[in-house]
Amino acid sequence: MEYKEAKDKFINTWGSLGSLWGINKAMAQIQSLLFISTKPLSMEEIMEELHISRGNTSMNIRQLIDWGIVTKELIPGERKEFFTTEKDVQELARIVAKERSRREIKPVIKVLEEVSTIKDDGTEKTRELIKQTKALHDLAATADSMLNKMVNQKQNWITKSILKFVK
Amino acid sequence: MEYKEAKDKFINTWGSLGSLWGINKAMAQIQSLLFISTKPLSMEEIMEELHISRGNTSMNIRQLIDWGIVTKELIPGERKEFFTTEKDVQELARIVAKERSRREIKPVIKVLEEVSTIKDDGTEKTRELIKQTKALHDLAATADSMLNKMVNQKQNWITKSILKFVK
DNA sequence: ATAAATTTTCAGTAATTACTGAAAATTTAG
DNA sequence: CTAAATTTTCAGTAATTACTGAAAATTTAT
Repeated sequence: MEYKEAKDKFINTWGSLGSLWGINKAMAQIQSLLFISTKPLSMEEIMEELHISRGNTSMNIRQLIDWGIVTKELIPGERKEFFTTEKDVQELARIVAKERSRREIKPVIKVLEEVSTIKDDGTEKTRELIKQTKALHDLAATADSMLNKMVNQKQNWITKSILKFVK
Repeated sequence: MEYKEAKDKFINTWGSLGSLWGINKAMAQIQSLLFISTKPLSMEEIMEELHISRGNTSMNIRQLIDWGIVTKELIPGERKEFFTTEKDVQELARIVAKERSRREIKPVIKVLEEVSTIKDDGTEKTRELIKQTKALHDLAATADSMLNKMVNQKQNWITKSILKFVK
């Protein structure tokens, strides 16, 4: 497999995985492109490379900046803006986990909390609702907390002792 | 908050979280409904409760069965089919993690493997592609393996020592 | 076997989400 | 300042995804 093919394959596959980390395709592809680029890229270069419109590029870059994954790079003597992405996978994972937690998981946990603390009127169905949402709440809260803690261990959290620990 | 309101809130919130575990809204809502039901439900009951069509209900139940989250329940003397979902959150988490891994993460890891092992032609861009996809591959592979292992610890993996361990 | 009950399928439609492209806004250079 | 370069916005459109409803298929009872 040659460079070009490998590159396209990477961008497409990683891009399609966007759903897994909760962002859209174009966004994921722009990030992918920057991730394997050896230098900052301009909007022009990005739209050409991915065959997407100027508007689309602009909107998605902004979102990536909101996420804290991409940053503007000022290049002396250049009028255009250039962009780079966080290159360290660990740090990337940290940011993504944190954002998803904040945007999606935390709000759900809050609702589970609310629902699981309604007044027990003694009926079977209310009891079941309380019991099950409480169980989900505990699972979600603990998983969320774990995820954040793991991903915050700046030093190669993943390669070291945890794996050993979970057997 | 009364039972009805709490129930609807739960079904909607949990349903909208479907995207997070990679299934669509109707599917997530059906599962939610079964999850807090005190008895198996028929297709009829599900479609009425959620205001969705017969076809939609049928298709999504099938998918839930494919995922291994919902099972048909035969009720003596009843002609209709009834359905239940796995009620244990731990087990539910195990199934979901395993399925997502199989359907989405594993295939991506495979591509990352392929891309990161192309021949190094010595150019800077090829080197960068190899370096970065290798890093992603390692991250994804390790995270996937961890997730599966954690979730496979049948005994309350989450509430016990891991949290303590990760500080 | 026949027929009623029930489920599945799927073509058509609706709803949602993503994308384009050009006009408007902003920035930069002279 | 003016004008060129660049970016942003957003109404309109395209693409994707989800849903309906009725016909076809299947199951069950007699």
